[in-house]
Amino acid sequence: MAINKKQSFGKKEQDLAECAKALAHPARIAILKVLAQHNKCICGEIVSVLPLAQSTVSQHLKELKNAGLITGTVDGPRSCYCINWKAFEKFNREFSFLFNHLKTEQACC
Amino acid sequence: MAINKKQSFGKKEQDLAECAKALAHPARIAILKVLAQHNKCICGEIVSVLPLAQSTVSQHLKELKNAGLITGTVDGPRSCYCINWKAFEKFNREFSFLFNHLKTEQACC
DNA sequence: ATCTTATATCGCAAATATACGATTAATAAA
DNA sequence: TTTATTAATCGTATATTTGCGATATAAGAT
Repeated sequence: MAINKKQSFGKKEQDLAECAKALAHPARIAILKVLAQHNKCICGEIVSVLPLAQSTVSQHLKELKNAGLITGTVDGPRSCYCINWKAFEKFNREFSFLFNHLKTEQACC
Repeated sequence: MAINKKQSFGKKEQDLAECAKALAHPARIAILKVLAQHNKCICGEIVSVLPLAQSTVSQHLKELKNAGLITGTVDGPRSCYCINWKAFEKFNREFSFLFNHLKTEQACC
Protein backbone atom coordinates (compact mmCIF):
# COMPACT_ATOMS: atom_id res chain seq x y z
CA MET A 1 0.00 0.00 0.00
CA ALA A 2 1.11 3.51 -0.54
CA ILE A 3 0.84 4.70 3.05
CA ASN A 4 0.17 2.91 6.32
CA LYS A 5 -2.98 4.50 7.68
CA LYS A 6 -3.31 2.31 10.73
CA GLN A 7 -1.70 4.92 12.94
CA SER A 8 -4.47 7.37 12.23
CA PHE A 9 -6.93 5.38 14.32
CA GLY A 10 -7.32 5.34 18.10
CA LYS A 11 -5.23 3.19 20.37
CA LYS A 12 -8.18 1.04 21.40
CA GLU A 13 -9.04 0.30 17.80
CA GLN A 14 -5.41 -0.48 17.03
CA ASP A 15 -5.02 -2.79 20.03
CA LEU A 16 -8.21 -4.66 19.30
CA ALA A 17 -7.26 -5.06 15.66
CA GLU A 18 -3.80 -6.25 16.65
CA CYS A 19 -5.28 -8.89 18.89
CA ALA A 20 -7.76 -9.97 16.24
CA LYS A 21 -4.94 -10.26 13.75
CA ALA A 22 -3.18 -12.71 16.01
CA LEU A 23 -6.35 -14.82 15.96
CA ALA A 24 -6.79 -14.48 12.20
CA HIS A 25 -5.20 -17.74 11.16
CA PRO A 26 -6.53 -21.27 11.67
CA ALA A 27 -3.07 -22.50 12.66
CA ARG A 28 -2.95 -20.02 15.52
CA ILE A 29 -6.49 -20.92 16.59
CA ALA A 30 -5.44 -24.56 16.57
CA ILE A 31 -2.33 -23.78 18.62
CA LEU A 32 -4.40 -21.92 21.20
CA LYS A 33 -6.85 -24.78 21.32
CA VAL A 34 -4.08 -27.24 22.10
CA LEU A 35 -2.68 -24.94 24.76
CA ALA A 36 -6.13 -24.42 26.25
CA GLN A 37 -6.79 -28.13 26.44
CA HIS A 38 -3.54 -28.75 28.23
CA ASN A 39 -3.50 -25.57 30.28
CA LYS A 40 -0.02 -26.41 31.28
CA CYS A 41 3.35 -26.03 29.68
CA ILE A 42 3.70 -28.09 26.60
CA CYS A 43 6.60 -28.03 24.24
CA GLY A 44 7.20 -29.65 20.90
CA GLU A 45 3.90 -31.46 20.92
CA ILE A 46 2.35 -28.59 19.01
CA VAL A 47 4.53 -29.23 15.98
CA SER A 48 3.59 -32.88 15.85
CA VAL A 49 -0.11 -32.05 15.96
CA LEU A 50 -0.12 -29.36 13.30
CA PRO A 51 0.32 -29.92 9.53
CA LEU A 52 3.11 -27.35 9.37
CA ALA A 53 6.87 -27.26 9.41
CA GLN A 54 8.63 -26.62 12.69
CA SER A 55 9.85 -23.22 11.62
CA THR A 56 6.36 -22.15 10.63
CA VAL A 57 4.88 -23.20 13.95
CA SER A 58 7.64 -21.33 15.73
CA GLN A 59 6.72 -18.22 13.80
CA HIS A 60 3.05 -18.52 14.69
CA LEU A 61 3.98 -18.99 18.33
CA LYS A 62 6.06 -15.86 18.15
CA GLU A 63 3.14 -13.87 16.78
CA LEU A 64 0.83 -15.11 19.51
CA LYS A 65 3.45 -14.19 22.07
CA ASN A 66 3.96 -10.73 20.57
CA ALA A 67 0.23 -10.16 20.75
CA GLY A 68 0.37 -11.14 24.41
CA LEU A 69 -2.08 -14.01 24.01
CA ILE A 70 0.41 -16.58 25.24
CA THR A 71 3.42 -16.57 27.51
CA GLY A 72 6.55 -18.52 26.79
CA THR A 73 9.75 -19.30 28.56
CA VAL A 74 12.81 -20.70 26.89
CA ASP A 75 14.44 -23.49 28.85
CA GLY A 76 17.48 -24.58 26.99
CA PRO A 77 16.66 -26.83 24.09
CA ARG A 78 12.97 -26.81 24.90
CA SER A 79 10.54 -24.03 25.53
CA CYS A 80 7.25 -23.81 27.29
CA TYR A 81 4.11 -21.97 26.25
CA CYS A 82 0.93 -21.24 28.12
CA ILE A 83 -2.24 -19.34 27.36
CA ASN A 84 -2.43 -15.92 28.92
CA TRP A 85 -6.02 -16.03 30.12
CA LYS A 86 -5.87 -12.46 31.33
CA ALA A 87 -5.20 -11.23 27.83
CA PHE A 88 -8.17 -13.19 26.54
CA GLU A 89 -10.43 -11.75 29.18
CA LYS A 90 -9.21 -8.29 28.34
CA PHE A 91 -9.86 -8.87 24.65
CA ASN A 92 -13.37 -10.09 25.39
CA ARG A 93 -14.01 -7.13 27.66
CA GLU A 94 -12.76 -4.52 25.23
CA PHE A 95 -14.53 -6.22 22.40
CA SER A 96 -17.89 -6.27 24.14
CA PHE A 97 -17.43 -2.77 25.46
CA LEU A 98 -16.95 -1.38 22.00
CA PHE A 99 -20.19 -2.82 20.71
CA ASN A 100 -22.52 -3.14 23.64
CA HIS A 101 -24.55 -0.10 22.75
CA LEU A 102 -28.19 -0.71 22.01
CA LYS A 103 -27.60 -4.37 21.39
CA THR A 104 -31.23 -5.09 22.14
CA GLU A 105 -32.56 -2.85 19.41
CA GLN A 106 -33.42 -4.31 16.08
CA ALA A 107 -31.25 -3.50 13.10
CA CYS A 108 -33.10 -2.17 10.10
CA CYS A 109 -31.52 -4.24 7.36
CA MET B 1 3.41 -18.51 0.34
CA ALA B 2 4.10 -21.60 -1.65
CA ILE B 3 0.97 -23.49 -0.65
CA ASN B 4 -2.15 -22.43 1.14
CA LYS B 5 -2.32 -24.58 4.23
CA LYS B 6 -5.42 -23.01 5.69
CA GLN B 7 -7.62 -25.74 4.25
CA SER B 8 -5.85 -28.38 6.30
CA PHE B 9 -7.46 -27.10 9.49
CA GLY B 10 -10.95 -27.76 10.80
CA LYS B 11 -13.97 -25.77 9.73
CA LYS B 12 -14.44 -24.25 13.17
CA GLU B 13 -10.88 -23.03 13.23
CA GLN B 14 -11.21 -21.64 9.73
CA ASP B 15 -14.47 -19.84 10.48
CA LEU B 16 -13.16 -18.33 13.67
CA ALA B 17 -10.00 -17.19 11.93
CA GLU B 18 -12.04 -15.73 9.07
CA CYS B 19 -14.12 -13.74 11.48
CA ALA B 20 -11.07 -12.56 13.39
CA LYS B 21 -9.47 -11.51 10.14
CA ALA B 22 -12.41 -9.25 9.42
CA LEU B 23 -11.78 -7.57 12.76
CA ALA B 24 -8.05 -7.34 12.20
CA HIS B 25 -7.90 -3.76 10.97
CA PRO B 26 -8.49 -0.58 12.97
CA ALA B 27 -10.52 0.88 10.13
CA ARG B 28 -12.98 -2.00 10.31
CA ILE B 29 -13.16 -1.77 14.09
CA ALA B 30 -13.89 1.93 13.68
CA ILE B 31 -16.59 1.22 11.10
CA LEU B 32 -18.24 -1.30 13.41
CA LYS B 33 -18.06 1.16 16.25
CA VAL B 34 -19.88 3.79 14.22
CA LEU B 35 -22.51 1.28 13.14
CA ALA B 36 -22.93 0.07 16.72
CA GLN B 37 -23.41 3.59 18.00
CA HIS B 38 -26.03 4.32 15.40
CA ASN B 39 -27.53 0.86 15.35
CA LYS B 40 -29.39 1.95 12.30
CA CYS B 41 -28.61 2.30 8.66
CA ILE B 42 -26.11 4.97 7.89
CA CYS B 43 -24.49 5.49 4.56
CA GLY B 44 -21.82 7.92 3.48
CA GLU B 45 -21.41 9.15 7.03
CA ILE B 46 -18.82 6.45 7.56
CA VAL B 47 -16.63 7.86 4.82
CA SER B 48 -16.76 11.35 6.29
CA VAL B 49 -15.77 10.07 9.73
CA LEU B 50 -12.85 7.88 8.66
CA PRO B 51 -9.48 9.14 7.39
CA LEU B 52 -9.71 7.02 4.26
CA ALA B 53 -10.77 7.39 0.67
CA GLN B 54 -14.28 6.38 -0.33
CA SER B 55 -13.10 3.40 -2.32
CA THR B 56 -11.07 2.11 0.60
CA VAL B 57 -13.99 2.38 2.99
CA SER B 58 -16.16 0.58 0.47
CA GLN B 59 -13.65 -2.26 0.35
CA HIS B 60 -13.58 -2.56 4.13
CA LEU B 61 -17.38 -2.62 4.20
CA LYS B 62 -17.33 -5.38 1.64
CA GLU B 63 -14.99 -7.47 3.77
CA LEU B 64 -17.14 -7.00 6.85
CA LYS B 65 -20.15 -8.00 4.82
CA ASN B 66 -18.41 -11.06 3.38
CA ALA B 67 -17.52 -12.13 6.89
CA GLY B 68 -21.19 -11.77 7.80
CA LEU B 69 -20.54 -9.21 10.54
CA ILE B 70 -22.69 -6.60 8.88
CA THR B 71 -25.66 -6.59 6.56
CA GLY B 72 -26.06 -4.19 3.70
CA THR B 73 -28.72 -3.27 1.24
CA VAL B 74 -28.18 -1.18 -1.85
CA ASP B 75 -30.85 1.42 -2.34
CA GLY B 76 -30.11 3.27 -5.49
CA PRO B 77 -27.38 5.84 -5.08
CA ARG B 78 -27.05 5.14 -1.41
CA SER B 79 -26.59 1.98 0.54
CA CYS B 80 -27.38 1.01 4.06
CA TYR B 81 -25.35 -1.01 6.52
CA CYS B 82 -26.18 -2.48 9.88
CA ILE B 83 -24.36 -4.60 12.40
CA ASN B 84 -25.36 -8.25 12.38
CA TRP B 85 -25.58 -8.81 16.12
CA LYS B 86 -26.33 -12.47 15.66
CA ALA B 87 -22.99 -13.00 13.96
CA PHE B 88 -21.23 -11.25 16.82
CA GLU B 89 -22.96 -13.39 19.37
CA LYS B 90 -22.03 -16.48 17.42
CA PHE B 91 -18.41 -15.37 17.23
CA ASN B 92 -18.33 -14.77 20.97
CA ARG B 93 -19.94 -18.13 21.65
CA GLU B 94 -17.61 -20.11 19.40
CA PHE B 95 -14.65 -18.20 20.69
CA SER B 96 -15.43 -18.91 24.33
CA PHE B 97 -16.35 -22.48 23.62
CA LEU B 98 -12.99 -23.20 22.07
CA PHE B 99 -11.10 -21.98 25.09
CA ASN B 100 -13.32 -22.51 28.08
CA HIS B 101 -11.53 -25.61 29.25
CA LEU B 102 -9.98 -25.37 32.68
CA LYS B 103 -9.98 -21.60 32.56
CA THR B 104 -9.89 -21.46 36.31
CA GLU B 105 -6.60 -23.28 36.61
CA GLN B 106 -3.41 -21.35 36.84
CA ALA B 107 -1.00 -21.36 33.96
CA CYS B 108 2.52 -22.37 34.83
CA CYS B 109 4.53 -19.70 33.03
C1' DA C 1 34.89 -32.24 23.47
C1' DT C 2 31.48 -34.02 20.40
C1' DC C 3 26.84 -35.47 19.36
C1' DT C 4 21.96 -35.13 19.84
C1' DT C 5 17.69 -32.85 20.41
C1' DA C 6 14.51 -29.03 20.49
C1' DT C 7 13.61 -24.63 19.12
C1' DA C 8 14.50 -20.00 17.23
C1' DT C 9 15.98 -17.17 13.44
C1' DC C 10 17.30 -16.02 8.59
C1' DG C 11 16.47 -15.61 3.79
C1' DC C 12 13.65 -16.22 0.27
C1' DA C 13 9.39 -16.95 -2.85
C1' DA C 14 4.61 -16.69 -3.35
C1' DA C 15 0.12 -15.12 -1.77
C1' DT C 16 -2.80 -11.60 0.32
C1' DA C 17 -3.98 -7.23 2.15
C1' DT C 18 -4.04 -2.21 1.97
C1' DA C 19 -4.86 2.05 -0.23
C1' DC C 20 -5.85 5.16 -3.79
C1' DG C 21 -7.49 7.37 -8.10
C1' DA C 22 -10.27 6.58 -12.05
C1' DT C 23 -14.22 4.65 -13.77
C1' DT C 24 -18.77 2.69 -13.72
C1' DA C 25 -23.57 2.09 -12.18
C1' DA C 26 -27.76 3.52 -10.44
C1' DT C 27 -30.98 6.60 -8.90
C1' DA C 28 -32.77 11.37 -7.81
C1' DA C 29 -33.10 16.13 -9.19
C1' DA C 30 -33.17 19.75 -12.78
C1' DT D 1 -32.96 13.97 -21.06
C1' DT D 2 -29.21 15.83 -18.78
C1' DT D 3 -26.97 16.51 -14.47
C1' DA D 4 -25.67 15.78 -9.99
C1' DT D 5 -24.84 12.45 -6.14
C1' DT D 6 -23.60 8.25 -3.89
C1' DA D 7 -21.42 4.11 -3.69
C1' DA D 8 -19.32 -0.10 -5.97
C1' DT D 9 -15.72 -1.88 -8.82
C1' DC D 10 -11.36 -1.91 -11.51
C1' DG D 11 -6.54 -1.38 -12.02
C1' DT D 12 -2.39 -0.50 -9.71
C1' DA D 13 1.52 -0.08 -6.60
C1' DT D 14 3.27 -1.19 -2.33
C1' DA D 15 3.28 -3.60 2.20
C1' DT D 16 2.55 -7.51 4.86
C1' DT D 17 1.76 -12.38 5.72
C1' DT D 18 2.56 -17.15 5.00
C1' DG D 19 5.45 -21.03 4.52
C1' DC D 20 9.53 -23.61 3.99
C1' DG D 21 14.36 -25.14 4.08
C1' DA D 22 18.71 -24.03 5.89
C1' DT D 23 21.17 -22.47 9.57
C1' DA D 24 22.11 -21.03 14.28
C1' DT D 25 21.63 -21.62 19.27
C1' DA D 26 21.50 -23.74 23.60
C1' DA D 27 21.60 -27.25 26.75
C1' DG D 28 21.82 -32.25 27.92
C1' DA D 29 23.85 -36.78 26.83
C1' DT D 30 27.86 -39.64 25.55
